[in-house]
Amino acid sequence: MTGRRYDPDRRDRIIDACLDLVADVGVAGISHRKVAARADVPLGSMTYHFAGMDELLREAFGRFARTISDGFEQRMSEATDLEGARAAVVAIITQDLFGTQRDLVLTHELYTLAAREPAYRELTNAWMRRSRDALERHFDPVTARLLDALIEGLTIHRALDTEAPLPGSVTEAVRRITMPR
Amino acid sequence: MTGRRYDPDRRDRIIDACLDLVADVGVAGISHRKVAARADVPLGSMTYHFAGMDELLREAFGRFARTISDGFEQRMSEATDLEGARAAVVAIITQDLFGTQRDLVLTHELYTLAAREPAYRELTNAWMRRSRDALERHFDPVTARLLDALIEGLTIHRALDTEAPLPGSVTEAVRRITMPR
DNA sequence: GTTCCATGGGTACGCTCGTACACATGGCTC
DNA sequence: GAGCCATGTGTACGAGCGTACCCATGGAAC
Repeated sequence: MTGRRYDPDRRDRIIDACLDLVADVGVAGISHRKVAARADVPLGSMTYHFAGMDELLREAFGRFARTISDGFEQRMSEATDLEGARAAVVAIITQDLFGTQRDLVLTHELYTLAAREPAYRELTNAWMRRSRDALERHFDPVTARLLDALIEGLTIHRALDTEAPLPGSVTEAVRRITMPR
Repeated sequence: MTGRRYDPDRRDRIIDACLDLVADVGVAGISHRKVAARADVPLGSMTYHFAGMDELLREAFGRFARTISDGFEQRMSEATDLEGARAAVVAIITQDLFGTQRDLVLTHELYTLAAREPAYRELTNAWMRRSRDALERHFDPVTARLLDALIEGLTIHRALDTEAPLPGSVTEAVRRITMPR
């Protein structure tokens, strides 16, 4: 019974450590050794639990995407009327959902992988499908898609833009996109 | 006069090779040796022309961002009236500007770097500023920002979504965002 | 034509990497 | 309680890496 023997959460801790490390140094900067050190497991555990870095990354980003879309779904499901749904979207864009720099960085890392490799695109597709389904509880399909794209774009600009956003512009954007004809 | 001696375009060729390689294998997959091989220069030329991988990447992505925003600016400047400007935006989103998978991949790689490191954020900021300036020749500042974000989001979704886009949805989005009140 | 030096070219060193593999441990089955 | 085997642990190896460094080359300055 020496400390770490029989450690059922080990796989999970490795995945968490991997996400933390990717957030810190990027996919470009990770290695089995660094993840092992951060998760406080021996190097051998890496290849025992995961066939390779790719398998580990896919699981890690799968967990990440699920976490984010869970939050999205919950916020949208709390809205009871059109005005509430609009407010929820504004809140998601301006602060609530991607509250941390970490989440924004991880999102971009995932998109970058998805842009190149179909295996990761499955993750982003599932994420997008869930977002759209949540939006379609309140908006027609075309509006839901456009809102989803708008959220995407405004979130990215909020992350990368150093200039202050024009006040009220997010609310205005949601108003225009969801404006009944 | 042995072949390669005095090769004034060498620096440029290295930068081009770097962009090609990043498009192929990602920032995570590059190395001095691989870039040198693709540019057909000896390994020593890498450290001679660039202080390190970071300097090379910054120059490469600087060139890439400038190329894309040049195209954006030109397309927007060709429009002479509101309808033309709207059509230009639709064209930029649906096919023209990010015509190749290569450009989309490189864009995401740049965003990922920018999300983490301020040096790269300067590049994306300059790019965004130019886009907005071009849009402000035809639209008011708030509309220009929202259009810019919409372009961003729809472009990403076009890149990552495997489901076919709803027909006419891009035109509809631009119409709603630019609709005069 | 001599000198100088920016540029090109090759190589060796020390490091980190992923992976393989041999051995240890201890819960579970019987 | 004996044996099995899933899991944990440590180490060694070969490959690829960035970098430093030395020599070669040949246009420019004078």
